[in-house]
Amino acid sequence: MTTPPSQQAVEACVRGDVALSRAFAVLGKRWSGIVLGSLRAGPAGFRELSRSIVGVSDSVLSDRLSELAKEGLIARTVDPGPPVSVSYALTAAGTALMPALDQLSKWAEEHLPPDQSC
Amino acid sequence: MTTPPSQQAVEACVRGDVALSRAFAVLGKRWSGIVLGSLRAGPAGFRELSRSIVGVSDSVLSDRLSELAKEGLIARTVDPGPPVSVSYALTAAGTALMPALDQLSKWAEEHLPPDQSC
DNA sequence: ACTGCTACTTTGATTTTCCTAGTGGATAGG
DNA sequence: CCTATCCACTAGGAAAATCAAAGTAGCAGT
Repeated sequence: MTTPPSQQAVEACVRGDVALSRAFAVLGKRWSGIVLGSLRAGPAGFRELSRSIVGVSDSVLSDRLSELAKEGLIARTVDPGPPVSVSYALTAAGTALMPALDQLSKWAEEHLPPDQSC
Repeated sequence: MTTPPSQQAVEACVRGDVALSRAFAVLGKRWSGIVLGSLRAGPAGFRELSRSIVGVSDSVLSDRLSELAKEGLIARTVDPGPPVSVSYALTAAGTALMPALDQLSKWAEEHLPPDQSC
């Protein structure tokens, strides 16, 4: 094989639902969905996100942010104040995902485990 | 350490949306969403799932199936024919997730990358 | 000068996910 | 009977993702 497509990326054609696979190629990564959800409340800086999303490490947050930006779901804006400040915000595509996230969230409340970590 | 809570499981309290974190504690794992989506078409056996979900390995499929069963999203039914046949189906909680999956799928079609793996 | 802030990147360990191969039972063909 | 194939998994070990902690670099306050 000339160029092994990296089985990670190939989520591929599932019976009945190709689009869903593509959705999960993005949302199936560990923190992506939660990052997007956090951004729903409005734009935020790196440190702010890192603090509000409790269990994530800086390195992974950084990765996710880059990926989501590359996918066009969030936008990275730099304001060189001088006190350089970076802010991340949802793009149109990112915002379009919010209804689905709402539904997910509603489902979790109704059908998910009796869990008391918070 | 007596019982390390396994940082994986602790997705924790995010600003504005705890429920979403719980949803992604399930759906954020690599194949969970797609497995559930495949089951939407109706009950299926292990081999059938393994074939229809293209990139997944038996061992991971087995893991996901067990996890989803433990979470109560799918049910495992064994029919000892003699030709023992196992079938997995969505439970009520699992079925309740379908609308959200539909929305996700619709979103992916409209807003996701120009991708031509299929 | 020194401490603290934001925004990341680097390092090396830990965990998860992956691929390959194998088990045991059953049905099918020769 | 013997081999061959299918089903439903499990086992082993390697590869990738994630983790926590520390480091880099610019700027602000004391």
